[in-house]
Amino acid sequence: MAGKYANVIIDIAHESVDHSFQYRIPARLMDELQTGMEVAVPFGAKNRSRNGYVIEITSHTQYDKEKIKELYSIVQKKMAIEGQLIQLAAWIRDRYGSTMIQALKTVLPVRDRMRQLEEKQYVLAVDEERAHALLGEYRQKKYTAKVRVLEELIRGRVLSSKIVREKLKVSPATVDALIRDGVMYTKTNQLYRNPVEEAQKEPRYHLNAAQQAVADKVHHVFFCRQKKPFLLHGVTGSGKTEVYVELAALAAKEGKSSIVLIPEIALTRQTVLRFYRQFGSRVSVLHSKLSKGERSDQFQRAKNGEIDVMIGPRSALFTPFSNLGYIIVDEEHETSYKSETIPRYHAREVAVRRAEMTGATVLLASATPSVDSYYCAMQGVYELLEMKERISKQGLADVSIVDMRRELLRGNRSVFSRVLYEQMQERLNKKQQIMLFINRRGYHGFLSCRSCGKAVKCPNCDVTLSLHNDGRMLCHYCGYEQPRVMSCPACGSKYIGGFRVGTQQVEEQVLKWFPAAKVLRMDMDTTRSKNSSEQIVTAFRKKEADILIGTQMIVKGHDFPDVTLVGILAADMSLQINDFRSAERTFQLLTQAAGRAGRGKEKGSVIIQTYNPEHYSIRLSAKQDYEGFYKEEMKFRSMMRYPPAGNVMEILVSADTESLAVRAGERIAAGIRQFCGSCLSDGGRTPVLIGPAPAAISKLNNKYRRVIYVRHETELFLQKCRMYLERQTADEDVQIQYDMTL
DNA sequence: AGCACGCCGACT
DNA sequence: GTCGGCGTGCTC
Repeated sequence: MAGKYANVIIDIAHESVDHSFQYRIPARLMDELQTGMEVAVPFGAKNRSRNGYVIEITSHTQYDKEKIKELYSIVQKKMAIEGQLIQLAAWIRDRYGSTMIQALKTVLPVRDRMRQLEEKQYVLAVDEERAHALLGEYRQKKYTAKVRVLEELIRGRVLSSKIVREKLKVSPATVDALIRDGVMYTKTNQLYRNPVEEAQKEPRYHLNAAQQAVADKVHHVFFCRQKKPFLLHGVTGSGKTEVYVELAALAAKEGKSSIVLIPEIALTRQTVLRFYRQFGSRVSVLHSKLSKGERSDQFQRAKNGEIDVMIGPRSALFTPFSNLGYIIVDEEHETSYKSETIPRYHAREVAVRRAEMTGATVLLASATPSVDSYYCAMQGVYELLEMKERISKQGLADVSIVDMRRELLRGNRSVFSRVLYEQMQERLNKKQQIMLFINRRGYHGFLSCRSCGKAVKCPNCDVTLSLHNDGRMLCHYCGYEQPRVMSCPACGSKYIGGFRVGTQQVEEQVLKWFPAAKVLRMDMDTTRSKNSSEQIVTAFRKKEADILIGTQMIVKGHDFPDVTLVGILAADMSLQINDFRSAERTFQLLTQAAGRAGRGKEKGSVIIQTYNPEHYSIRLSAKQDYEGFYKEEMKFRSMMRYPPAGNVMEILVSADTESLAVRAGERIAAGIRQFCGSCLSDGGRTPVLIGPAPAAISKLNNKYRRVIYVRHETELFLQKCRMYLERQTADEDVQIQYDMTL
């Protein structure tokens, strides 16, 4: 079983990751050698010894066996940080299905732009007179490359090596010659750019009893090698960020660094400032607006031990800290922690894995934990911690549910219910602020009844049927299909249709009904340019507007003390997505949105408008009853064997023609049945195969797409099944993507 | 990064 | 022809 060949990348710092070299493993090192270790190998014509990292150990090779050399030795048995990250990449490859290269590219920082920063500059080493004399000489001898360099050098005295390489197209050979001739010398200077501006350091914030209790409990196990991840369930406004700051500070005191993961949309200046006040320049932030070079600067600083805390979205998980203390995942239920590109890893799982490998402590935290994490806590895999009180002692807002079906019966066809209209009027009179939240998740392509609130569902799968342009209604889980209905199958009403409410329409309505109100709108259209979302948020906080209208993005992390009314329009929209997590998403969104109200001195109120007032996710979010919701939701998940009660693997097949995709789908389904047949004897637990069926987006970029779902009790089964299929299916005309974490 | 190889102009 | 600068591509 043990492989005979080691794939090695030579010098990660300079080499691009997709080029690895194979070496034969000498018998004496066979048992010792592991993925991630640093090795010395013969390289190049003269077999000069070079160091590299083993990224993979295999038993076969495509390369000419005659030309494969034997590796010299293991340089370091103890894993350097690169080694740890390579091991993590190997785990990601096995867990989620991708090539080692793809996994490595997500784990190792890209270095190309980094180079030019720490790269050499060339400085003119002779006086002007001599330089001109040399220039004449070179011109005469037609040393064209040297002439180009010298001309530039005379003009500016210094020249970056990037310009020499890329603009002047001069090879290293010429550069060496110029240096040898004493015309110029090299200078290397490293510049780091710190993306966080200087802020005033402030004395440590004092934690309240609940916060202190959580911090103590977590930090108590800090030095234990094996420990459970913690799940912190803390209501909105309970002050979780202060706990993170405290923990990171405690870790720093022990010389350990921490990673704080934050969903991109919640990465606001306020959050960063709280860390900045504690850690000053020893904190760093990654965000989407950083260039590749700036990113890798920050990783370099982390590696050099210059920072204690790295804050950022899921990619911050791969910060090369060699002395990791905490990995904190804020808003752990957020969907942005799931990567949408291969490898489709989930940051929550990778965080737990990296912590296991390095002895770090994981803290997952949310006001509305994911059902998956809460399930782990209930099973005793995670340790549950709670903070049930808001810091302000204000108490949670009053939440009322408005049944929009009754509004319709009474002839109110506007987007506002009468209660919401009245309350808005009242707050405007009192000069208090209002937020209107439009739930736009999954507004597309389903039919729902405006009389009874029911959406048209699949009889087999309990998910909403998607409406296609050709008038068919399809289930993307099992392939069930029926023609479009013209009246509601549940109550017979003709008021049935696709539902669309946009922020723009709401803005128009607000201006129509409240012409005096100052309104800000925050959605994809108004936040396209840089910093515009920050500007809108700041303007609203400064009370430059009375009403803020927006989608998901207004509910995350922002703290507006003067908001006393939150209106949630079309609360059930996200219930209708054809996804088994739709109830969970709805509960989370509503609870988070409701949490925005009454964070200042005044008690807040929240109005939820819905066509499904009796649905448990809406009813229980109004009561802010997480445990109640969890119990209801787990009943559904257990019954349907959806995660976390079971495991699902999604296989997406895409090809240029429909018939190609269909055939590939059938081939894979056959492969799965074959695999299942071969291991049915081992436990008796039967896997379930669903599909192949057209994917939710059945044609994308001119590729036809089909999906297959495989369900089984254990993750391991699905992983083995995937590996079996990966070996079976090698077809260049068909792309196959696996998703292990639905 | 460092070496080999092949191309091309200058000079003998 | 030959020499040396110059650019390119490869290293398991």
